[in-house]
Amino acid sequence: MYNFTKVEKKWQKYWEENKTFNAVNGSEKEPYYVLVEFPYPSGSGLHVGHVRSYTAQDALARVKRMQGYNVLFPMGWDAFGAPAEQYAIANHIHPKDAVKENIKTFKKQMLSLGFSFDWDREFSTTDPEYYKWTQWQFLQFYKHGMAYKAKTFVNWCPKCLSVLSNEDAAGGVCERCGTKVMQKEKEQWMLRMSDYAEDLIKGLDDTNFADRVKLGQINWIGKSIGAEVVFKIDGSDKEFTVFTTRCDTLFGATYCVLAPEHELVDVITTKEHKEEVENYKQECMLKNDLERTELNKDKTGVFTGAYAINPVNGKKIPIYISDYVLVSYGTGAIMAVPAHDERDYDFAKKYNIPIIQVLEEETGKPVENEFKKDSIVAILYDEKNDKYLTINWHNMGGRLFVGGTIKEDETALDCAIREIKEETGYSNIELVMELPKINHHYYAYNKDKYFNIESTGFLFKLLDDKRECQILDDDEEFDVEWVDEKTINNEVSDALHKKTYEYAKKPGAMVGDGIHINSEFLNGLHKEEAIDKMLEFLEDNKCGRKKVNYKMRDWIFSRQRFWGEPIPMVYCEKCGWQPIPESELPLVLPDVAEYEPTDNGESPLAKITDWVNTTCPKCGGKARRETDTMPNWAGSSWYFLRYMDPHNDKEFASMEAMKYWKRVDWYNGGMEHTARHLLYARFWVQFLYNIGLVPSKEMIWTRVSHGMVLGSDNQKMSKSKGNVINPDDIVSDYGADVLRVYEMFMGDYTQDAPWSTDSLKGCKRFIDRVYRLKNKLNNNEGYTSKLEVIQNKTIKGVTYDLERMGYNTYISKLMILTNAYEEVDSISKDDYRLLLILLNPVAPHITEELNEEMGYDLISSCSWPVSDDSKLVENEKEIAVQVNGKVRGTINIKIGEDEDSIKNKALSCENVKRHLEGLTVVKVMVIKNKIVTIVAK
RNA sequence: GCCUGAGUGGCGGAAUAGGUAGACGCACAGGACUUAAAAUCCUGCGAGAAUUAACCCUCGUGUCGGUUCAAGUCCGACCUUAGGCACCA
Repeated sequence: MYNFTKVEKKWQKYWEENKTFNAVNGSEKEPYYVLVEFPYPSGSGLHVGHVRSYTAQDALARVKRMQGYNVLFPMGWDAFGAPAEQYAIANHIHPKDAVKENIKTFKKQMLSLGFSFDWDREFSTTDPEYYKWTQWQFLQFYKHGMAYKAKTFVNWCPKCLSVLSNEDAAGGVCERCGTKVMQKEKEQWMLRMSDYAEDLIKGLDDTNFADRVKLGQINWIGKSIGAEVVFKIDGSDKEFTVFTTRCDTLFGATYCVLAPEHELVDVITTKEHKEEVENYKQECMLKNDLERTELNKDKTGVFTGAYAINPVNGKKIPIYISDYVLVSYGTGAIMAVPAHDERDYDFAKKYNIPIIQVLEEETGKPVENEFKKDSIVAILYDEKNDKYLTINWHNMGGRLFVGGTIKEDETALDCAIREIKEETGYSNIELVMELPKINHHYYAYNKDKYFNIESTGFLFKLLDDKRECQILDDDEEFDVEWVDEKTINNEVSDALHKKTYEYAKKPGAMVGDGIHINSEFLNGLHKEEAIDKMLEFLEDNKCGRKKVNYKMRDWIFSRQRFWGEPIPMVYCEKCGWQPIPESELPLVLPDVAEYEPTDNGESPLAKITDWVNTTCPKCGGKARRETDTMPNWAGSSWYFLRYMDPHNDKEFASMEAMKYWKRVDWYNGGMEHTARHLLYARFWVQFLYNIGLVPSKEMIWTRVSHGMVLGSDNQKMSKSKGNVINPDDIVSDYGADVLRVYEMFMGDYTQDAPWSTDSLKGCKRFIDRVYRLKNKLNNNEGYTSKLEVIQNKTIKGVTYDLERMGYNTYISKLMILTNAYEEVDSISKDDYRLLLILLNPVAPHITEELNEEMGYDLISSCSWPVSDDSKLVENEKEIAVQVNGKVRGTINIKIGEDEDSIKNKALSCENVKRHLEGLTVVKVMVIKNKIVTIVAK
């Protein structure tokens, strides 16, 4: 066929030498910034997954250039981080050198794939010229009070003497040695990211991120609007505050819980409970976070002996401590409402604490002039046969459980027992449990009245099947039937009975909306109204107020590692923490001989006394440098700004450059980064904006995320599974163009897709077919008229596809165009060139080569075709004819043909006539240019 | 447990606004070319019943219900699966 290796090398060299794809700052053209996450240059080289997202963004960049934009499409390296450090420890190679090697490999691989990066803007986060500005920005955080030191707990492996990330401590054991992970207190640098919680939510309105990306961030920030409520302690002048999102359920609070670490615990615990409380606290301290959260399905806790006073009704309720309440969230204390909170329900059940229902679920639809009454629904279960007792009313109401109205002087339970006996004759039964009350609206056919009932549900167990005579009213005609679960699910349709059954099957808290009961001034209100009213009450009585809480906490910015940006701070005994002068930046990472952390978990930098010991910038006295380094996220939080002005040695980027490029128009990366990385980056930018250093508060416009390339076994690629595909092998066996086309064609770009070498071969065939078309060239000018409709359709379709990341359909449309070219006798050069231009974004080498062979100017400097819509107007169309919803034939119509004529055509269609035999046509509808549908009886 | 996706032939996947489900590709089968193979080209290809054949008919987009003249698409409940988060009061 052709020597793809030679052709690809030729064009790659051409692009490199001519700097074809370099962006120009300040150009007259409209700017367009295409960004793809820069890789971590690992030792294993480029992954076929990288190829997928880089090709996608490359295609976008190439199209935008042809559409006349000044496109910025940069690439660089996110090279600080743990893997390089691990590698250094194992092999005694300086991470700097290992990273340099890896970058070389990565770059070579990227060049071999023909990506149109502007290589003049390349940098690595590990370059001192780059991290100088990362450090400088940290100093701005510090100077604006946004960076502070605080004690936090870290995962600590006592054997490796090392701090572990949550990832490395998964399952509560050290990933490397299997030792149980401990919690160790450590002073760390923090950034006040929680101050930006609200702005980070609001800012999303000024972005075009995919909805699921926005949602992911909103969930991470975890805003909840609630109330703080103050509880006084019985017989003491002490009080504590709880945070709740459900202050409307305050009347249902039957106990309170303090986190074991809560400062009040020691103060309020009574003598009798001291020992128990102390033991429990000790127990909790031993557990790490993971155990306290993950493994704690079964709730534990102890009573302190103290009571709190519920501010709404003055009731005394016990105070417990339990580790299901976290000291770090809210106020570290909660009011517990077991009827309406799952966790509280579990705890109350275990410790036999009363459960008070204050909300009734509402079923049915309320209407005016309803009659009120109280009633029951009783479910009788026969354990032996695993069946439930139902009453089949047939046409008079379908299948129901036993139900009835409570008489005067009768309890709900008595009523249930009586109704079962009267209606079904069973009397030897035992109560299993009473179910939550339900507020139900319905219409009674036999009485022609609307009712609003408060229904109490009961679950009974059948003891033996002894049956007495039923006592029935005259109008009661039904069958008593024992049925299984499946029948109930399919046949019991009444909302009240269905809900009652649900409660019986899954006992637990009712957490949804409903109508308040047992709540004095809230009775009859729904959740939202009740929350407002309760807030009013709390504020009027000075025992609470509205309060917003966020899950998102401050950013822990220290890492006890060597391979990261040194934090530019020194500690002086006299002056405390001091920033180093900006003129001393970059604070260069020194060379060390050993990369292992110290025995007490400090970064290896702590061992370099020459470097650590310094002078205080304020008083000139003895001082020590911070030996922790920054997290990997630091360098990647602003790299997209640096690309706008990568060689600036006066600023991290000039305002002029940033104002020209405005923003990242299109950012692509992995789904796993859409929450954290993007939030850190947005926080960073918002901070810089607030101190006047960047032109806008949000600098990233569209964010999409790509799916993974899985192994052919549908599993993640990994060495151990032996399913890894090396892009180098594919490039040398099939060529970069084929690999690029295949990765775009393999499936929906946002979804994971498995590798298939067979499909890859199919794409090779496609490229070969495109190549062979050159043998069909004729000497005609312009487009072949027979092809014009499909050509314009294709231009329109692929342009649309590329704008919405529909790469797989983009390729398929070009395959269809190629098929059409193959079907005609010969094609013109213009026909051929059109196909080459349209295919160029994904297969740039072969298309550029074939285009050159025909003697045309470079595709990279031509403009993207625009469809001539006038060529798309069809005058005839085949549409379907439906009879009663089923397609029974097709007819040809003229565009704009009048309805009557179309109707006649449809009705005279042979097969349609056959299907209308013996039926009367009720209606014939013509849906313009789409379908004719006939309804007949 | 919660959040977010996804579920369509043997496989990857199409179906822009509810309007002829299965585009495009792979695999497979038959045929042409060839001494032969590869490559290439042609034909077929959701399941089923029936038929010389064509038309045609029934079923069919995870399951069960609903809305509609019409549902892969909208609504409700559920199942399976992938990813994220972990008792967030």
